[in-house]
Amino acid sequence: MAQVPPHSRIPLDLPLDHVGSDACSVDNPASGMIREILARVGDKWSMLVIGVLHDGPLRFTQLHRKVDGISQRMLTQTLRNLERDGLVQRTSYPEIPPRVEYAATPLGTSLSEPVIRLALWAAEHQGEILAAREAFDEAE
Amino acid sequence: MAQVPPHSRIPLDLPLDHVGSDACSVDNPASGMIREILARVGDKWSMLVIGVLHDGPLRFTQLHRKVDGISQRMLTQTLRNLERDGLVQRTSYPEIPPRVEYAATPLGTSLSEPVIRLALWAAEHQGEILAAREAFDEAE
DNA sequence: CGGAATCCCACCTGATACTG
DNA sequence: CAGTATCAGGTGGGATTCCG
Repeated sequence: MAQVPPHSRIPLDLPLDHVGSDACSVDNPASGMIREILARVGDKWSMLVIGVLHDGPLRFTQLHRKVDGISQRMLTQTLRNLERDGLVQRTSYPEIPPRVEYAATPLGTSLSEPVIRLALWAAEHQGEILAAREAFDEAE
Repeated sequence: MAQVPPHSRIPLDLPLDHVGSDACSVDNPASGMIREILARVGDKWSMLVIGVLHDGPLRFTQLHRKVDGISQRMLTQTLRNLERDGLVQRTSYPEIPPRVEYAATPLGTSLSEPVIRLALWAAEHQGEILAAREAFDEAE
């Protein structure tokens, strides 16, 4: 299931030094950027919303159902942040009853790919993580 | 980068179902797992630690200096979590004065790659995000 | 239907002090 | 050096209620 998607054109010889060394070290101001992005993307819900919106626009209530466990408050807040960052576009139709659609922007869609990488990594290594966790918990 | 039409209903050859909740079972093991991974990866310090450890093992105080702004408490806690998940290996040398080394495991190193993709995405689109943010803030 | 406003608390986090 | 212990403040996020 971990096959590389056909339209993925990310070179696999990615330089891994970009986080740890001079190109982008933690002493470097660039790390602030990383931290900020991870904060945005890594919050409890943003990535899941981006994920479900990749398939197409959804209404508020549809999103509420699709993203399991999210509260109304958090969904609203998350959508606001994503909209603010240009990752999601909100379109309101002045009808009765009111209808509001949320769609991923091209920018938001482009974010899906790295997010999916992470998801794949998680899927691939979840067994190892769980095993390590059990071993650790049992050893103490 | 891979251009994807914003609202295309093209079937995803990427297993995006692991991100949302719909394609998973009711209990959503995959979604919960993703969420958990994102929680680990997205917390304030884990990735920075993984990042600096990518270059090689470091001692506690070295880490403390390299990861700017982290408190002793959070460094300890972060390292414990990473160790528990098998991402970091802790080695204690019974010497005087005591010496403890932290090294990224192969699993931890493999995590760097998707994270770096995220960082690269951030670097690439940071300008767009900031512009969108300014436009949004100004419009309200 | 799609929110906004309010209440409230668990937990995250930093600061400080102490220990083997 | 490499932590642990304790306290205190801020905040993330759920539950509930109300509104256009």
